[in-house]
Amino acid sequence: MTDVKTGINPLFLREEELRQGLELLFFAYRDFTGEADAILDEYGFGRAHHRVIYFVGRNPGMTVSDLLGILRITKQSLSRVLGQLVEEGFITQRPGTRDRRQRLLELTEKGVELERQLTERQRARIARAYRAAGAEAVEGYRKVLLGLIDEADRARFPARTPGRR
Amino acid sequence: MTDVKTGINPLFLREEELRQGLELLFFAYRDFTGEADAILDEYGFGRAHHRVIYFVGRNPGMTVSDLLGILRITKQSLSRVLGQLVEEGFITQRPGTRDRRQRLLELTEKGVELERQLTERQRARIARAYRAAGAEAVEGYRKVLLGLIDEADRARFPARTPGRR
DNA sequence: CATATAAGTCAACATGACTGACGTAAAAAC
DNA sequence: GTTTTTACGTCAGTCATGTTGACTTATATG
Repeated sequence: MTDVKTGINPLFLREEELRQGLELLFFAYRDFTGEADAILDEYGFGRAHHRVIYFVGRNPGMTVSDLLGILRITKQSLSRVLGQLVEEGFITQRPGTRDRRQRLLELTEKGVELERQLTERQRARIARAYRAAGAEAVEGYRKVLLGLIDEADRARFPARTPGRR
Repeated sequence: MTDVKTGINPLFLREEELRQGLELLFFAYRDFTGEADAILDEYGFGRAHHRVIYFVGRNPGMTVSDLLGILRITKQSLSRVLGQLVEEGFITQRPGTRDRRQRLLELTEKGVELERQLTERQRARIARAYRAAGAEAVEGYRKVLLGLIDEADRARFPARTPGRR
């Protein structure tokens, strides 16, 4: 009952393992987000700006509502950050064609450049970890993180191989 | 060059996969940290308190410096939160025996109870994800996250099975 | 036309981070 | 045994990012 280690552990849900799983997430996120801070500082931006730049770059033409849904913050919070980015020419807004109330968001060239610069090192960090761990481990990483995400948001991540395994 | 999906992908370091790895981490962390907020609110505490409670519970007798090193915040920031927790009887401080300048931190019974309550749901979330993904995936999750963490902090996580896989 | 929705704005406030300066007690170095 | 360093704490001020609540404008939809 006290100690078990037989290769791949059948009792792998013990307290200690869960805590380790928790801490891995904490430390990885801490180090991961710290990666772009130096560059952000140069522009007088913070992590909130980074998140906006990232997701707009990822989903060009997304609406403000979409973005609010992803970030899970209030529109007042977003407005400050988004307003700055628009004003300083990193993001453009244009009215939606189907629904002209919407403001579709897109990165400008300047925005694309900043996004690239910011995410570059984060991507490198992921790439390094992926390479070191191997393809099979990456598959496991995906599965577990997907399971940690609220069901509603899992749809954002397409299944890798349609059918099996 | 445009699309590859042949089971386990040899070109698994492409842009798209890296971005997905990044986003998984973002969403998982977002949903994970949101889990305890309701309980924290009842006590008038925030996430900073949670982190302190968690790590003190995890490392009883740790010093203030240790805690600062883990959280990577300034002592002024920590002081406010830690001060509250001490004052309200969740954490005790006692001078170190070897070095009497140190204040060794420990949870009180009340603190242990709060910690349990706070982390309970997070652990349940991890357990659920682990169970759904399977033992092998958990191993992969560990490997990748460990690779994401700054080398200096990897030592916090003991190797699972001493020798080989 | 009435109502709902997408987006924005103004104001006030809370949390949790930061820098910089200074203080105290104990340990370590010389 | 005096000096210096270390561990911890504190005061004061600032900033980034989140919150609530109330209100506006333009457009879509019943």
